[in-house]
Amino acid sequence: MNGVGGIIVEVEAYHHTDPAAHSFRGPTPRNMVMFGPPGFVYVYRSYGIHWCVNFVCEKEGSASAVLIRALQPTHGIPAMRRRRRLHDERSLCSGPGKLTEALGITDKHNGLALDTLPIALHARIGKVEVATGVRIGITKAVELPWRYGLKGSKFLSKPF
DNA sequence: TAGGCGATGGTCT
DNA sequence: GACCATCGCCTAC
Repeated sequence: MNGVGGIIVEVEAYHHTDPAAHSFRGPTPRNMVMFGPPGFVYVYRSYGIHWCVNFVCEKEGSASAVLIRALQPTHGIPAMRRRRRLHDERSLCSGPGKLTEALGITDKHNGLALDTLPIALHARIGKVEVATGVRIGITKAVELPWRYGLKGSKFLSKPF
């Protein structure tokens, strides 16, 4: 992402059969991207203040997506610090609204493909241990254990 | 360290 | 007009 970025350490899954998902009630102008093919970026405004970013998954029409919740910063840390007005590296990207601010993601990135500049997504090298848990900040389907994170990471939005 | 709460505006009913 | 896939600050312990 324009020279800034990191390792994804925390995500949450959403699906059109899931009452907590934006796609649950069918397509609207806002969630349209979720109903398209996988490999695209869905950005929405959260609480009127923050941007949150999802990657559309599975097959076209399943309207499923993965919310990116936390990053371990690796590239462009000074630029991210400037955007976040922060000195603390740990809280730079430790939340969905924080990471979009640090990376400079806004609604203008909505609908972009994951392999189209300024966005690049790479496969992880090597094996990792994944922790699972219930999702954060939702009021529906709260019991589904669809939160996934890098076990023991110091850059999570919350411990598992 | 944990919990309460205000800010703030798009989206949907 | 109500609802939020949040954040950061402020208390209280």
